[in-house]
Amino acid sequence: MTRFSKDDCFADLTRRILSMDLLPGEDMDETGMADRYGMSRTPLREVLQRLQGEGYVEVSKNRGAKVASMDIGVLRTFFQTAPMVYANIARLACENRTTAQVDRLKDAQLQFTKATMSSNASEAALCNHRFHAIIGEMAHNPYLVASLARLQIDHTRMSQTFYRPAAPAETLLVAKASEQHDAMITAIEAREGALVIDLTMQHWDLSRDRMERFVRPDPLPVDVVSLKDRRNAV
Amino acid sequence: MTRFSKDDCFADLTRRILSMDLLPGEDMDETGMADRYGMSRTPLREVLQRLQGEGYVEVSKNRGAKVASMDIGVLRTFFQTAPMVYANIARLACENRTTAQVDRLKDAQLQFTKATMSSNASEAALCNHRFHAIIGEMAHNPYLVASLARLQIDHTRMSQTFYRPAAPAETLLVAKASEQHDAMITAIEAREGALVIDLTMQHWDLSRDRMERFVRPDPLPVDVVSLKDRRNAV
DNA sequence: CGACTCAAATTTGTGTACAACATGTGCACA
DNA sequence: TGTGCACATGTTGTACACAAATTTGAGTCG
Repeated sequence: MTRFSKDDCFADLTRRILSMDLLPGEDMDETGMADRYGMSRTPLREVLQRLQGEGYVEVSKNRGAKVASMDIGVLRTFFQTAPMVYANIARLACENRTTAQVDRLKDAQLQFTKATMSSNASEAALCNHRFHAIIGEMAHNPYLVASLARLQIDHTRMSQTFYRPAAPAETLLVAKASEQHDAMITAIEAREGALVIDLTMQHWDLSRDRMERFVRPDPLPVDVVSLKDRRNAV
Repeated sequence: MTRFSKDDCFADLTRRILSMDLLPGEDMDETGMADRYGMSRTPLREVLQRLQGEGYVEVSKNRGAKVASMDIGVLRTFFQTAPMVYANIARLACENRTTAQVDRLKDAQLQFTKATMSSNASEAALCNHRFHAIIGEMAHNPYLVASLARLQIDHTRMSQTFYRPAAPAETLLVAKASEQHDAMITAIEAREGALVIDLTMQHWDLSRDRMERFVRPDPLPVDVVSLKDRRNAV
């Protein structure tokens, strides 16, 4: 039995929630998890409380913890809020970033490209998550970062559900996202605030379009003959 | 010994932190608190984890919990971020408020005026906190509300430290704030988004001026003779 | 006088037992 | 057949005991 530290347990649970290994609304059994992580229920429950505080899970009295749901009601809110928060975070990151943070950002981007090269979708999503979390750290604004963190939880989970590795168009979009990351790093390092806001909005548009197109795909063709022309269409 | 439920304990601790009964950076002894609230350390520790998640306390491994600090470094950030978040929350509250929420807002405002009438400063601050928290609920935006909650923690604590009941000018400002609350309720009820944003910014300016004037007061008079003219000056 | 060492005391972290609560099942009875 | 109740079962909540870590302080040496 591998014994996890409380921090490792916390990290692993966030990882599993972000990668949709634990689905929204899924019940989190305390006894089972305590077993799984090789610890007793007491510290595990404290981890769950912390996860609740950061928006990963919802716990209700006498009824245990569930993975935070992603109901349609807040989806609209998500698309309303994300661009504003992302843009402001990016601007602040320009002003307040340290050199050490830029190095860590570059490293995160390296990990991200590695994961995309090996077509490891969930690893790529987690690296992408980390990339944007570091920009959040750079902003040095505990207030806005609280919003960012919650937005990222849902953003990363959505990207997972909307990712279709089969589609070649998808690969193209990922490559483009990676290029945007590189441009953002350069802009942040040069402290070009206006530019990084612009890049961030482009990055957001790319991600939003991908999600939107998944939700509202091209309608199925009316006649079968034209089907072959649409194969692999986005 | 009064036995507190976990929720009551949580509520009481937030109250004491917001009212500066527990000062920023103050150490929170687990054993002592468990005694005080008539519960064992296990549930108390879970309350502390939850408080950490919501930004009220900071816990470090093997070294217990401290009340969240209010260092000068984030003060600048606070003044940068608050107006944007408050304004956006107010706008969303207009769009999404329910009738029941408006009723609760009116009740909170009633409690607030009561507290100000009886010159109960810390009770007034807590009622004011509740007033703005309800507007947060109305916004129905879990992402932004996370920022709002953290801003409010520091805002309420700052108001406490900057409040000087002696100054008559202070009473005037409180009365003005209360009027603004009434106007905000009306605007939210009528769903007048542009108006409520305007009112929110005015409300913010009032609060900010009060805090600013406390930090940077009028300089002491150079000659003693003119001192009597400045008595009770703002 | 200051710095260092080591042991005592205090505080935090974890495992376990048991209590409280919620849910599911079978049975009696209308 | 359907409804309501008692009981069985599983899951969560709390207390307490002990382990691990940190802090404190006395004593010693340079």
